[in-house]
Amino acid sequence: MAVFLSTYVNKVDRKGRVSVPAEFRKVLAGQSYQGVVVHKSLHYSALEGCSAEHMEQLSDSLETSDLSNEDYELIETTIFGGSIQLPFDGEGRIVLPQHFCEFAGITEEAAFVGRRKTFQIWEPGALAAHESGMRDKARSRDISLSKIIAKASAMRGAAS
Amino acid sequence: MAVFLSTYVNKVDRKGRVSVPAEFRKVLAGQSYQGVVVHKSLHYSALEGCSAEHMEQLSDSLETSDLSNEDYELIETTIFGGSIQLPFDGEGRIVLPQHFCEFAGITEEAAFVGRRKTFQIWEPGALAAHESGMRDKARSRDISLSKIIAKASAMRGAAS
DNA sequence: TGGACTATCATGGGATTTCATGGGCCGTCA
DNA sequence: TGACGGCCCATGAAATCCCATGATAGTCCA
Repeated sequence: MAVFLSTYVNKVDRKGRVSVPAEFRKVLAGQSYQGVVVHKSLHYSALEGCSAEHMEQLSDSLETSDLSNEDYELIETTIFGGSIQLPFDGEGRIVLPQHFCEFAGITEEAAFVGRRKTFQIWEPGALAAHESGMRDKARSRDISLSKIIAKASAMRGAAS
Repeated sequence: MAVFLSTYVNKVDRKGRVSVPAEFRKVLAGQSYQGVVVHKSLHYSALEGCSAEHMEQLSDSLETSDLSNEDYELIETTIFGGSIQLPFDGEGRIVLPQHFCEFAGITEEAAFVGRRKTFQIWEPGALAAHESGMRDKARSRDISLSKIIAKASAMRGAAS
């Protein structure tokens, strides 16, 4: 199953190189472009990454969507304009451009967070803060996964 | 359909390996991914486990559900970012990452608790405490399985 | 019914491979 | 010529695989 899962923390060496987790590279294996596409997150002090293929899908989706012209412009500029293709070196590492690192506050270590079709790259401390906040929120709202599944299954059942 | 049932306590060896109970492995048998997906429980000091397939269901459910963007984000970060795929070794064992063990307080032994479609992994002592608490609660609320079954049967009878 | 034989399973240890990480070399382009 | 990026190699640690062992439960036969 080819989705990005789990969180890995890797070191940034003095050349600015970071190993992309092997598990993530396996997800990307077999694709034409051996590397990742990265852009700044719209919501967080973090970077968003995905496969080049996923980026193309997103592009196609945009064209068929009913976004307003303004939103369309916005996404084109911020996401596509701000994206960069980062090829793997022989060992599966990428080099994050400096202004990306600064944006996310990444210096010594980078945390790769799987989010199914995409992943994020965080400064580990910032991620920890973000995560604990998220957990608290989830707890306080009493989110139950099994209920979500049950509900969705019921909807699928009703639809079919 | 096979479901996770009953509780098994297995040892964690010095490499951090634990045998997944054979009965649980039988439930997973025949699936494409030979292993389990584990994440931290939102509510307890325990780990939640399920099949990769179940995780995909959850993933699909998320997309078709009417969650707010925020809730969606929340789940992606806490569950998918916090999940890990643990493949079985040749003997049906998995290796729990240290981070997860600490979260659940697991050191020497791990208790696998079947919960139908999913299961939990507890430190045995914590589980005992948790269970007795639950038992008291159930007693105080006068929950009776036979009544629940009888009631459901009556409803089915009335409907048909 | 009881006892022996067998299959399954949890557990342990050693060997091997993978992976992250670091450093060095050699081009290219300014 | 000097800085930088790209490429290759070295290394230690960690994960993975493979085989051995003991215990338990289950089965079969007398």
